[in-house]
Amino acid sequence: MVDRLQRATGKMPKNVPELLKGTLDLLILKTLESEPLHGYAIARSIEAATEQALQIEEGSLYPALYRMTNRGLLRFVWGLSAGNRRIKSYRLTAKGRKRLELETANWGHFAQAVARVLGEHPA
Amino acid sequence: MVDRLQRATGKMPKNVPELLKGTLDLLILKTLESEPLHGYAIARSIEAATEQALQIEEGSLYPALYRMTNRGLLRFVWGLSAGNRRIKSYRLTAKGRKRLELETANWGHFAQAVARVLGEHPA
DNA sequence: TCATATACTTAGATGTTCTATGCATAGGGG
DNA sequence: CCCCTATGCATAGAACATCTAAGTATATGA
Repeated sequence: MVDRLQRATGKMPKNVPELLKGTLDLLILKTLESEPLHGYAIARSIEAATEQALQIEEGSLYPALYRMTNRGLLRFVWGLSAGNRRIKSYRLTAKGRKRLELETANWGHFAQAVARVLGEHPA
Repeated sequence: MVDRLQRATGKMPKNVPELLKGTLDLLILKTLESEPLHGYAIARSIEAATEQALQIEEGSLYPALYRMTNRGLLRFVWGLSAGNRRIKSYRLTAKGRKRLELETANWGHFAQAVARVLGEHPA
């Protein structure tokens, strides 16, 4: 699916699998908005926030963290967890913060569009 | 992204790219709920319903219609459009109708979960 | 000591979507 | 009468995120 979020936002590249792809990224960005966390903690945080409705697979999570780091959305430092283990503590970069805003807006538009098709009152 | 919709529904296979994949499928199923339509018309209908917010690419649409037909969710008959062209008129099968119900529920759960992470009041 | 939870890594497969083309025709404007 | 555009469908190939599955390592509690 795709480019479903068209240029409604004007700035959408031209291709928005960003929606699919974008959702995990969005959840990660949002989770890191208020405080730095390591991968494992991010997954648990999202699962807790959704009361286990969303399950974050490690095989999806870690690659996503690499991608986002490579794209300059995140930065990490090695550290120690409460349990005394080596962790990569991730935080948002300025770029990541802007991306969070953009993707949050995109999600809103997309969800609203789907809602319209589904016949829910258009808000 | 993925299996984001976990087994919240209990019946989710185990893998729910159904979400990404599922969204286009869901939109198509919903569009065909009330009346049979041909591919081109489905795309236009969705675009109209979302005021062009969602763009349905033909390269995504037709393969999706094949997939769904092969899976027994849709059935089609050749016909003629108002413009007098050859069209494949698609309609939902009983299985497609059930799938529509399921995916509509899944979407609701997923959207709500994302909303929770985004900090919108949990409803 | 062993099982489990924590924590991260990565290779390979799967699947949807996109880009780009191609074909074909109806109808309107010039 | 010709051409251009909108209508309709089809499909190959690429791109990409995600999943499955496996591996490494260690802290902690039973």
